[in-house]
Amino acid sequence: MKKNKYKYIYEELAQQMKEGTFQPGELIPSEHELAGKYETSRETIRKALTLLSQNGYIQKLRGKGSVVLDTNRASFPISGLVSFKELADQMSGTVHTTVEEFSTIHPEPYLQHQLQCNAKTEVWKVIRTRTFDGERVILDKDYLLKKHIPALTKDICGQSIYAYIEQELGLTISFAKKEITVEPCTQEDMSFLDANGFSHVVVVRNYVYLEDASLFQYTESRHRPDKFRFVDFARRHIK
Amino acid sequence: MKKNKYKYIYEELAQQMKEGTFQPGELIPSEHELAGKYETSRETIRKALTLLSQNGYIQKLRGKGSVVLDTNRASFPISGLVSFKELADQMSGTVHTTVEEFSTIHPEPYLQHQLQCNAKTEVWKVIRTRTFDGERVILDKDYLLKKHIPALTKDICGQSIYAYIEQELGLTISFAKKEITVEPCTQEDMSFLDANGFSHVVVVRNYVYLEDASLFQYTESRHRPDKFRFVDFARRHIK
DNA sequence: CTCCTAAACTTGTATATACATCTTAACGCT
DNA sequence: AGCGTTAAGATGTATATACAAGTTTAGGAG
Repeated sequence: MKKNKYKYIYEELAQQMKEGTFQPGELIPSEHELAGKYETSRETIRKALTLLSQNGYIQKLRGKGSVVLDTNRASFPISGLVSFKELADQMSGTVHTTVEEFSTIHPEPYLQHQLQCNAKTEVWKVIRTRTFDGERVILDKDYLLKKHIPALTKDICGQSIYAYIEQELGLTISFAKKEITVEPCTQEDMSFLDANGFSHVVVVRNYVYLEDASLFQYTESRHRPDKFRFVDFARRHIK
Repeated sequence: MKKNKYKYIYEELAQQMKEGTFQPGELIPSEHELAGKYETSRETIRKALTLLSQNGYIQKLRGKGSVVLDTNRASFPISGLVSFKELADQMSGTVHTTVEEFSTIHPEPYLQHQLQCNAKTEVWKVIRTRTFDGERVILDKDYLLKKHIPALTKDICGQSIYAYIEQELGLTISFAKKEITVEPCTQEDMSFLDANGFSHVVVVRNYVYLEDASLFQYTESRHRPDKFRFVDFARRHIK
């Protein structure tokens, strides 16, 4: 841990709340006390507390202090941008990923629109199924702009693409737009998933952007309805 | 507009982006320039820009500036905490709300757990259906702690409960936890909704908290799958 | 003892300064 | 012209101070 003092403080406090060193309902030390403890300024402590607040760890009460919230209640993720890996960690059953297709394509019009590119752009196409307890319940269709991630391999796709992108390539995902709908099963769904009588799938469309605000990935994640669950923590920012 | 300079600046800039005064892809003036223009300090400008960034209006690029993002692409709401009213504004069809039930109850065990209260607590129970283009497609079951909102009326429920709570009572909603799943229709769903052949509904469970971090409302919003759509903007906070 | 006030402590906002890090453009040397 | 260095300008981080506003506690007046 070298620089970014406020992120370090954020992570240390968050860790203590996850561990239970701070119990839900408790007041954490005041900003002044924390500043003394960490030998830093109050503003730096405030930045750390703002992060804790945004991520649902605490609620700040003017004049009183910051109370610890109950983050375990629904065991919800840090909010938004949930990758399959995080999901798998929560579902304790047997989990397995199968790479069904791995190729380079030139996108057809529908994908050109989703990825905001043209027919000459080279795009990775990755189709994966996720198996829980012996049933194929999730179909992930990933499309990644090749110029950002030239050396992808099938092996990496069997692990975690995100870990590769962030740790190996040093790219940073900055934000994503997500859309959730329910749609009739396609032929593709029927062939790759164990439909188990369901006629519809939950479709999560994810548009992922890098730090420079360039779109680099479009993902369509198709879930069998009975295995789908989305949880979110949302703070009212303004108004 | 009296106090809170940074919120004022945030809203003015956000408005200009929605109007198109700033076009997507453009760089907005630098923090230094804005500080001069608004006759304030750079830190205050930075607070406003942080809000814009969190709400998906801009992307900050170190060393370069802040580029305007395309917020219209999916016409997504400000993220999270979407009330029915906002939803209705987007769906241009004919929209109507019917209050099916309005009463005071003492919660049974399931609701006690959801609302974290006991059997003696007084709770408003409000059942409403939402009609789009002549079809009843959403069933909203609201449970509100009476101690926070003693004077609710059936008439208010026909309008917007949120507007009443925030504008009339002066209460502020600070955050919410949301869960989305797909579940089989209940008898209640069948009787209140025009199922149109669907055997399942999308269930959105919403736990709403006030400024003092006290839970005051539990809402179960049950949607016919073909009319359900959830959009979200998520920024990767940390790590 | 009760009630009111004042003080102490909390978080919120605004401002100022200094330096680090990154991007871009200008400059000058070869 | 081409290349590398430098400088200017942008955002990011850390610190300091002052005051505003909400909460709690202590203490005093009656």
